[in-house]
Amino acid sequence: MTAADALDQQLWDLVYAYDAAYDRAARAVGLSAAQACLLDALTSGPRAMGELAAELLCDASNVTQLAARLEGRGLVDRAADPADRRVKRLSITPAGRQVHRAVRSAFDFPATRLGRLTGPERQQLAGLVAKMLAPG
Amino acid sequence: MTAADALDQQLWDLVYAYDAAYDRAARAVGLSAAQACLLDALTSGPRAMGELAAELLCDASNVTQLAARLEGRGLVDRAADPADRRVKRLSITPAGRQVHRAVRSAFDFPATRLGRLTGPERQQLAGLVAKMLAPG
DNA sequence: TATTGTTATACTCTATAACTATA
DNA sequence: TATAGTTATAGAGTATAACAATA
Repeated sequence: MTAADALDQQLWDLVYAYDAAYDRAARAVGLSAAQACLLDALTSGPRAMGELAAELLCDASNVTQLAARLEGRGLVDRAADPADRRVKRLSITPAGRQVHRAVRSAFDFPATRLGRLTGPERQQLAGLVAKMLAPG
Repeated sequence: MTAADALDQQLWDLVYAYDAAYDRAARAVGLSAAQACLLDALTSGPRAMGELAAELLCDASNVTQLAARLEGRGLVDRAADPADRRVKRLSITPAGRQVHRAVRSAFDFPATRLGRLTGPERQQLAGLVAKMLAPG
């Protein structure tokens, strides 16, 4: 196994652990991971359905259904945009914020994994990740 | 936003990009991500259904169905263990190996993202990830 | 009696195509 | 006519419970 292969495998393991932890956190609160993601996308403000589909990399019809389930539980709110009545803006309700905080709280990856790194190590990691994700 | 929050967000973005890239790679070859994962788990050798369920963090009945779809396409093979006939060992077929290689090939995250790092930077990253994932 | 895997069933995720309402 | 979103539908992922075969 070459060094490059070893790093590939490490990254796979890291992502695997991250995804598993997020899924557990969402389920602990009674949400699916997809529902938790949608809720998370709304914490920074209301979004049109189409914006959400682009952000979540899925079809608009999927957002409709995810939103319907969350709305049925009182976690999100749907409202027509006064400027363009075709547009529906989804927003998170106070109950939704509370559930979202519960997911964040149950998500233990940052504490149990990132928490092992020292301050300077985190600085290093931030630099490396920024380089990998930089646009272009 | 604190520095810790910023790193949390960066890691989220990294995992998001990784997952999206893997999903695209699997679909480009006509597989779902879950099917590609199962195939990947078999590349190091045959596995009992129960072992696979543990490895994939899902129920055994789920493995049964994933395996049935892959078997229907000739990508995996099911055989009863001679020593304990309750156990079914799943193995990858030559066609399955070929498809698995195609997924690996289409998975561009290592090339486009990890590929931006220099040799010493990869060494650094490997050390940091190892520290995060170390057992215990 | 305990264990391995499958089947039956139900719910969620997801996409495509057809549709409604608005622009 | 074009766009935003919904509805109908279908396939895939997933889990629970009941079951069959084997130990």
